[in-house]
Amino acid sequence: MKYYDPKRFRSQDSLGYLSKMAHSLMHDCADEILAGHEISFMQWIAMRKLREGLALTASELCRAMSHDNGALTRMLDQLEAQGFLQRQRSEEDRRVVTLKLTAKGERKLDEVTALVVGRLNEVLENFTRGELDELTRLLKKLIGSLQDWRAQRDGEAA
Amino acid sequence: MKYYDPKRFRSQDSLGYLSKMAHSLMHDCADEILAGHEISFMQWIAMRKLREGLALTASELCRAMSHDNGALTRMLDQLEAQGFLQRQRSEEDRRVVTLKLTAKGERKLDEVTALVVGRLNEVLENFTRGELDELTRLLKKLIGSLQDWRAQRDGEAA
DNA sequence: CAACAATATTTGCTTAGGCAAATATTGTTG
DNA sequence: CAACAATATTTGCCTAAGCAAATATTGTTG
Repeated sequence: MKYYDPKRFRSQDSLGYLSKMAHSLMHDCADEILAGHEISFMQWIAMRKLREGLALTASELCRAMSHDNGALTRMLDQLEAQGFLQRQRSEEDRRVVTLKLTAKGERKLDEVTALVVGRLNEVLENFTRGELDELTRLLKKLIGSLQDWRAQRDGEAA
Repeated sequence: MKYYDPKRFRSQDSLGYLSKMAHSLMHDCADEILAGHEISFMQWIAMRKLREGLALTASELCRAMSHDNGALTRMLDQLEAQGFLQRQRSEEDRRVVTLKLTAKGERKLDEVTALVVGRLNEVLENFTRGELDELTRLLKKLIGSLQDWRAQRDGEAA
């Protein structure tokens, strides 16, 4: 089934363009409220993932965030230097480094989460609960489709 | 009305995280298909905007794409150097530079659009028409809210 | 067990993005 | 009209992201 047609294609309606815009504007919006709070939007997401137990190591974070390996190492370097994070070499598998928020990191995360959540609620003023839930569901579905597509491609390559 | 609560917040469900992921994966997906076709995903969006008449100048493109001024100038430099684009100083207002795709640019755009649209359709295989329309509508609404929020903030500052 | 593939992390290098200042031009206002 | 604010584009500088190679370690297979 074909949704988009090259002849009638309008960038305004394309998910490629729309997801770029949503991300750019969200990022700006978050950065603005985080300015002066020592961590960036990306660092906030990383810290959330650690707090929520969705990632324990750098490579898990990379996968969970679709983020670059090298960029992540350097982001973690910063968080560690700021005292928000501790790295510890795992004993079971000496390749992996286990990540853990420090008490200071936990406090910072709580402080910043309150700000970001407040801002999100502000921006979503005109959304009904149903709309927000549906947008969330459909974005997750889109993300899932893209991940499946990539997994399938990588599977074929190997 | 408050949708998100700092105590119960889960990054998995937050539009900040979800829009970042959707964009990252979309971008990767598009870049992959554009590899070897001389232009990047961002350049493709810029060319589409020009083609569709949604932007005639660099600053219009910046607004239409939420993109950085400096980055855009350099992106246009590339397109011009590749012969896909012409710049022409406007006569009415000598500050502005009018942008126009060359014949070569038009051809390249058609070629590449077909590829990207094909890939989009592939990825959206499991979406119903209704889901796609609703996702599109809600993303536009989100983008609008974020733009309004920013306009309001800038209005207050001035 | 030796050779090799796979995984985790880090580092170096290159490119793109973000921000502020510089330049040029236009509109506005006392 | 002179001074000043606003807009359009470009440039320089810095930080962050992307990519490939390096290192270390583990798992697999002949």
